[in-house]
Amino acid sequence: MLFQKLVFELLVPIYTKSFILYTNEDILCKGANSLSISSRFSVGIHILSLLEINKGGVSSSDFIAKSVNTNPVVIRKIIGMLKNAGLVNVRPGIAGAEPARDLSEITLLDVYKAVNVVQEKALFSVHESPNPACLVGRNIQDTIGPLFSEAQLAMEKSLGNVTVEDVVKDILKRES
Amino acid sequence: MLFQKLVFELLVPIYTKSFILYTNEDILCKGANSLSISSRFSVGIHILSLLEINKGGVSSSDFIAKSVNTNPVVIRKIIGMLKNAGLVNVRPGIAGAEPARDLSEITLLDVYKAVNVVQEKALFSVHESPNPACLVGRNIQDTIGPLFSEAQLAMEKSLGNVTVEDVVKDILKRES
DNA sequence: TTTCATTGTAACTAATTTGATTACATGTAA
DNA sequence: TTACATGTAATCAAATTAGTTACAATGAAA
Ligand code: FES
Ligand code: FES
Repeated sequence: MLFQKLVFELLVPIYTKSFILYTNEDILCKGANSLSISSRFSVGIHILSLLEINKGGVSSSDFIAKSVNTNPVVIRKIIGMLKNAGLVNVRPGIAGAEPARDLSEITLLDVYKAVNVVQEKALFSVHESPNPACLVGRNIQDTIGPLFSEAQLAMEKSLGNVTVEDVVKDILKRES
Repeated sequence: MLFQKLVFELLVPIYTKSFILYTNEDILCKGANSLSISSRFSVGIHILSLLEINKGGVSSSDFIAKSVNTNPVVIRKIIGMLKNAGLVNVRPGIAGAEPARDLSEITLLDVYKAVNVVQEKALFSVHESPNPACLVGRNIQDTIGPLFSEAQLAMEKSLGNVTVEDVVKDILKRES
């Protein structure tokens, strides 16, 4: 254990100096980068749309994975979350999933909440432990919190205005 | 070079097996986790508020860092972004930063854009390379894109309705 | 002009999250 | 029983965040 730790500490510098090589493209990426909400959300919407459009056939995780172009385990995990939220029916051992209710009664907000991409009131993070001896520091969190919540709710309200049925209709419309 | 790579590949398994140990708390964290937008945003708002409230004195990166409770380099990086966006004035070698315009003319959306926490039309990520042989796969991106953009814009519009002056006033109000 | 404080940056790190993958246990039906 | 599907744990590489050290460049004051 101790030997391994010592060897590790000796080797890591070799690793970092030898193999973390930066190309010109890397260097172009200056400054801070930015976030995106997990594609679990878009994949979740996709799965539900596909279940509808493939209603005649059997939508196994393998079948869905080929459409989404990912690994079946990724699909099963997301379907598990959709099931947990009461949006789909699946049973162990039995191939295929189905929507648990009519797609006109499932909004994008339902999917968004099901796949847990953003916690309530936590889309924006606020720096922790500001200085309580500072007038700004001891008030900034309480001041910013409601403003951030409102912005997040505005985004979520927008998602609540669209159903998965709308998505399916738009897909079919684009196809013709 | 080749030798180092070989040694590295031999050592890494030892490292991962020996030192990545999970506790009970780790195991409790099941399912998928979620994202938050970088606290650069809240720190940026804080900095501007502090510049206003400390208008009599000199707001060096050291001074601000003590209020925010972080490292001065973090502050300088964020101030650099605010400067780039034309929101503050700073000069190398000269202590202190100042707002570049009246705080009533700086919205939270200006700060949000300055600190680059979210790219345009990229708050939500959409899974890449879905199967073009699938009816859903070849249309989902075009269908979802505008819906996601609209939700993002709703959030950003909400941020545009609040100025940093509003934030400063609320801080002062809470203090009395 | 020398000295010193401050800003501007590059480089590195530990922690966290994502998406993918392997492996295997569990469940269902032919 | 065999074959196949779902459920789930464990591992991994890549990306991002927030923090840190180190140091160059700038400007003000002694
Ligand atoms: S610590 Fe964030 S406001 Fe001063
Ligand atoms: S819709 Fe995402 S790939 Fe079929």
